[in-house]
Amino acid sequence: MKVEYPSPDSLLPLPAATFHILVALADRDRHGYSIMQDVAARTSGKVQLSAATLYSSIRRMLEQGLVEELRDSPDPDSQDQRRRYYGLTAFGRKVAAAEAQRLTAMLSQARETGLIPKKI
Amino acid sequence: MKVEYPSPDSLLPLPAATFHILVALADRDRHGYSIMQDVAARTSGKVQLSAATLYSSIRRMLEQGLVEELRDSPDPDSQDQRRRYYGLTAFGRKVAAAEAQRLTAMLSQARETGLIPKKI
DNA sequence: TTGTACTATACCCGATGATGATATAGATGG
DNA sequence: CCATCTATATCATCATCGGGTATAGTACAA
Repeated sequence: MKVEYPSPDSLLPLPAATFHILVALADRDRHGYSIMQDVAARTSGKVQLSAATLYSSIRRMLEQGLVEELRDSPDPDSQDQRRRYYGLTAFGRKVAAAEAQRLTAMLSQARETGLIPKKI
Repeated sequence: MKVEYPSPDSLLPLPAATFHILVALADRDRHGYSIMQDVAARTSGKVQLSAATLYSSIRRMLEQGLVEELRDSPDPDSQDQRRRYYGLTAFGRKVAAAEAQRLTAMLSQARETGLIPKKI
């Protein structure tokens, strides 16, 4: 069944937590708790998603079609029946690219005005 | 009088509107309406700050010490008594630099995972 | 001098997003 | 069998954001 998606731009700017979750799911599918750990690891502990932020973000992202829940566990060894795995959709990747574009433009303007050093 | 400021990091992530306002004030002091126009121009009309967002953001930024209201108009020619001019504080520049650092790190992680193209 | 279009600041209110606290329960290991 | 970690989930509350609206000074020309 063909589903209509809105323009990726209409979802911008993305909430910060949403972008972090997209990055965490980029290289492989993960369950919720693993996303939380991955974001913390990638940011050297600077970003600690609370459970409330994580699961309310995931719910919204499911509704928006940015991520999807996987039917089969990608890790058959795991005995943990509680885990629910999520993966990026093609639309999710498009939106991430659009948000990256927006952030890049914002940073480049900040550099032009001299607000931040040219080299970071 | 010496005023204590919190660590710039404690204000992160900045609301998107706040960062745009910091950029608009980077090269010169501006009054509210001029900030609105500058942000729209810089973003090719993509970001249109509503009056509500603009003035509630400015109020918060004044309280946080990111911007300050200028006593004297930097434009003595202007006959418009309604205009209120704002300028960046040193602390505002520090916070902008910290936010830029955060955004840059987020983008670099997104590139590492292959979520977005290396070259944007 | 009147009107009307534009500039400028300001606030109310509803929608959305972020987060601390809390709840529930399976997994793990001594 | 008990403590601790893992894992998902919701609630209540606060912050952010923007549409709509109000108010009023400015500019300009009919």
